[in-house]
Amino acid sequence: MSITADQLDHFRKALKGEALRLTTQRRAILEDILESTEHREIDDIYFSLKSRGIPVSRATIYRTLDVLEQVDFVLKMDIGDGRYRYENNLASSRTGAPRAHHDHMICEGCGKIIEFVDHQIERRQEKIAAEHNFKLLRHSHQLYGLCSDCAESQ
Amino acid sequence: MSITADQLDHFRKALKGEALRLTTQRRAILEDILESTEHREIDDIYFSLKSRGIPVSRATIYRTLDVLEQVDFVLKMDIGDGRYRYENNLASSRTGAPRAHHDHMICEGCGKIIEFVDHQIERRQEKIAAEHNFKLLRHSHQLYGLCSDCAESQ
DNA sequence: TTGCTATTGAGAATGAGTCTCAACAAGGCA
DNA sequence: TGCCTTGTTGAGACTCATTCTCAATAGCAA
Repeated sequence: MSITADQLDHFRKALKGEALRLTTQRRAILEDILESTEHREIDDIYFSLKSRGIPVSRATIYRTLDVLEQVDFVLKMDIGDGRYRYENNLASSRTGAPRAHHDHMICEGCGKIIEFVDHQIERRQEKIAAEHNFKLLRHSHQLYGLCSDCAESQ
Repeated sequence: MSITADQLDHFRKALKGEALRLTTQRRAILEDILESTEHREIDDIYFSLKSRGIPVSRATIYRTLDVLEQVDFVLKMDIGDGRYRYENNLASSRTGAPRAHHDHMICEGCGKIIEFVDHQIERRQEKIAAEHNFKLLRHSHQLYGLCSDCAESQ
């Protein structure tokens, strides 16, 4: 399974809008991200590309992920262990629309990351911000603990 | 205003429980934390002690804050900018009981940190975790945006 | 195909936090 | 009070993810 023509076209346009070029590396990094549903770190992507025979450096991966984040193709997340994770943010190759917002549960046993959405929490956040005349721009919300597998094997 | 006898005694006992010694540096760092209601970073504490003529190194501040966190005297928080913040976690010098749990709003204009508590969100978190058979141990929840002052001056 | 200029990669730099180890000091005990 | 054991400190080396530098390379428009 590989990147679709729609996705590539979407990317090309996004790049063009900022006078950026579509390079072999940028295309390969996009493919690698889009082909996965994981929350991946730099070295996952680095070794994946290397094993596919694509010449790339970590510097380029960092730079490209910044670009991909800017154009909403990927989400960059900080789970607090000193390394960022990146995830595919395209819900549909057709429209190129970003996925619905979600937050994460992180298993401290096995590292598994589980996504969750809760509209009630989202609404409360907005209410709290409004009560403090705080202009809410974004938020970070993570639940840490043990997933069912890891909790059992304790 | 300085540390109370109660607080010092509480600290001495906590240290003794782990066969740790009460040193000039540890006492000074505790005082510095307890005298402030701020969310402070290492260098705030480092320069504060230096200006009070107390000989201390950053290594000692890191080590002492780890100890203070272990015994629940301080909270260590990660606001995602690469530097930890530390805050006084003692609600009362008398009982030594930790403060009530709270989360934070962070102004990206001036850096101000505003605390908030929301029981509804706390309950929802527990419910979400339970629905996934996830054993919730802790969480991290931050709202980023602009405080009333900064939102105005835009 | 050429030329302009964005991009890449290797490796140096950064910076918060941790580690090492010799010198020092807390505090229990005589 | 002085001694002795052992925990603690400080200077600076180290770690490690990420960013920066700059010369070589490669999009891409004409």
